[in-house]
Amino acid sequence: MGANRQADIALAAVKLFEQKGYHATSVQDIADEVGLQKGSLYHYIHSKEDLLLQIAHQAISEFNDKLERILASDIPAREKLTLGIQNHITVSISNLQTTTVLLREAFSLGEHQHQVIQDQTDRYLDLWTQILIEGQKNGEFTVPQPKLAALALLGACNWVYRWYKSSGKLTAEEISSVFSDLFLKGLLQNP
Amino acid sequence: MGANRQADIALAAVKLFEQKGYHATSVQDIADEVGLQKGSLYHYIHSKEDLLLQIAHQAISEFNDKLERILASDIPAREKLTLGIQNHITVSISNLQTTTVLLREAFSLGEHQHQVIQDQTDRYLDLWTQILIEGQKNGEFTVPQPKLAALALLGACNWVYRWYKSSGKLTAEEISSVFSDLFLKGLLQNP
Amino acid sequence: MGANRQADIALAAVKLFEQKGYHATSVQDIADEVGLQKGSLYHYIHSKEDLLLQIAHQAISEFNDKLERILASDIPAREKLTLGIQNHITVSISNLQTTTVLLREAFSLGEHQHQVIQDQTDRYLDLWTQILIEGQKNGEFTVPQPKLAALALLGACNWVYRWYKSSGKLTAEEISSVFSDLFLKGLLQNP
Amino acid sequence: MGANRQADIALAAVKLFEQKGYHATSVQDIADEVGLQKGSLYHYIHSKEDLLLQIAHQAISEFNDKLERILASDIPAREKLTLGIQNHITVSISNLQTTTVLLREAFSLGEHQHQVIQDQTDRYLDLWTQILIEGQKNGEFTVPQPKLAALALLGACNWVYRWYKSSGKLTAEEISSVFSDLFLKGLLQNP
DNA sequence: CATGAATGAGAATTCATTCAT
DNA sequence: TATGAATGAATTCTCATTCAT
Repeated sequence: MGANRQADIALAAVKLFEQKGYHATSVQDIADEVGLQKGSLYHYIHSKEDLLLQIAHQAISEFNDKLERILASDIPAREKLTLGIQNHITVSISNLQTTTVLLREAFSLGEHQHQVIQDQTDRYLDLWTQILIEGQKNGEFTVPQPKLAALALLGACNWVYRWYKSSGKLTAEEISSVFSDLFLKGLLQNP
Repeated sequence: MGANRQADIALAAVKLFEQKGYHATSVQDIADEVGLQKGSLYHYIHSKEDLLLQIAHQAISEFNDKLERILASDIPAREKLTLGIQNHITVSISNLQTTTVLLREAFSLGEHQHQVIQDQTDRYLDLWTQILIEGQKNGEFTVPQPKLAALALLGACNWVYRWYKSSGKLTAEEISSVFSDLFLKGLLQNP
Repeated sequence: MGANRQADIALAAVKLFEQKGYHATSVQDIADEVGLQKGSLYHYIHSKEDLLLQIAHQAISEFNDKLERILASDIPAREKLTLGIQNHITVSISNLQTTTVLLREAFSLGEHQHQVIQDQTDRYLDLWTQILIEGQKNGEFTVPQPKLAALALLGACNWVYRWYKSSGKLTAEEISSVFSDLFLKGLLQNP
Repeated sequence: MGANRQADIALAAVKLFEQKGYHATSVQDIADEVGLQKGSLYHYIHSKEDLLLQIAHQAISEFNDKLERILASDIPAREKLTLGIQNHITVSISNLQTTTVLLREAFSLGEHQHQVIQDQTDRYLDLWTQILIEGQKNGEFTVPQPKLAALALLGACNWVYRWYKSSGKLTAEEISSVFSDLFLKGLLQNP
């Protein structure tokens, strides 16, 4: 494709890892996709596993960076939550393949490499928890167990890659709006 | 261990698939765990993939069966939702390894086999959606997009296997209670 | 060849390692020689390196065992030396391929594995040194630096694999006799 | 380092071949050591194998040249032997890496290239044999099989690279002196 | 039922060498 | 002279599965 081989390889890997899974994708597959010999790939990557690590790292970093900025902004917790959900869904959907690889394939990393991603994932949960605690402290939210609530929220959002089909008609905005309403107001008609 | 080889093998496989992942688990590993030779395993299983399929099938079936009974019962939708969440969390946690294999490893199945599980998974989503629609129809719930809400709920619940540690002090009841409250009443103090 | 595959494989490996060297011999070569598929070899060996280790281990063990018995026997040091040389040359020549692999290829082992062989090699030097010290103590020998003399003797004997051709007419006895005379009496006509 | 790239490369190769062995040393390793890119090396060398050949050739040449001069000199055979040993040990120890590569790695050369070194090695043996024959003829030595004795002597001397540690306290003189005495007078107290 | 030998395809990775720039 | 991208062949090792005994 482009002249930037490093990027081409990452793109090819993301595509194949998402389609077939990390284990079912051979280095040969990636080389074929990018139009190189198997051996030539190793000018650009350390190993197949490292390639996965880079992809996962880049993916989780984007989530973390954006949520950090939202957390730091000077707006009500309620708005941080809405923005945070919107951000998560938007990023998930616009980078659907990368997000899928992050959430589905990172487990295939070796113990040490997996921990690198795990640490960043833990950080993401932590940011969400802080938003909820903030809302609790200033009286916006009622949330007796902020970490558990954050896990519920994160679960709902991280599940999106499993069912979202780009061919469908749902936009990130629609999904975010429904999710925000659900988590803010709950299902009950008259609570 | 027991005399029921078929079951022993499934148990060993569940344990190993959960610990190391399906691809990283060799047939030799399973044979070692169960105290048999590699070749002898094939008196009990068709293939490694079939073993995974059986495990996943059994796992999703339990979820479906129990939720179907809850849906059919003669109680308010609100209670169905609470029971459904409680059931899901309880089953997830008491069969944590099996649930993990279902949710994390089923993707490693071949296309055809994977569809078998996918169909049952779709059914589970459908049951949840019906509960929400029921609550909407009888005025208990306000839920403009029941399927989207069901996906949020399911995501939150299916994420549990990713963070629950049996060593932790949280019981299934505590988690279910927090989740139910969250999905019923939302986070806002004064909606 | 025979029905003992383990032994056949070791024999094939010795033959090829001697002919082409350890690095130039591929696992495929060994499989071909023994009439097996590449993958089938791994029922019998842990790794190519382990195969080399086994061969080297067996080789040095024979040298050590026999020299230990000579050292322990109740005969003059002079005779121990003569017998020791005879033993070394005889073993070297009758197992010429194995001895070659031991002395030429063991360096190709990884650090840890190489140390295993090195330890046994050091032991062999130690045994020779003891023989010389014994002769020194009881007045048979004049040997101011026994360890250095042992190294000279060992060098001379360990060099044999480099020049001995089985097609030649020299017997182990002839060589041993010349070597013994040389080390006992020296070259000088009238010392 | 220096401006003489050709020499720098040879030095780097000697160092690495000695440390890791010829096969375990990659062209990349040599390039790294000398501070060049892999491809750039090929402006200075024909091939990795050729590099080894040059090193081995230079090494054996020094042994041959010096021993030839000793053989040609007008001194008793006994003195030629002493000087020859001293020369060999001194050269071995002061060029320990090069000598190690010559004696341990030359076998990795292809058949044709290896023969080039073999021929020079044979010549070296021949020179030693002539010294012994000379001593035999003029009555200085008693040496019924001069070639066999030369092989013993050569073996003892060529073994030095295997055990000499520069950190040790032994000088080339000490070793040479012990070796000369041993080969001239033998071990026996009263022959 | 159980074994374990055998298969054969396929995996990731290394590496000496070439060559256009 | 120096680079570094590219090659393509080779290498060790793994593994699910089969089958004769």
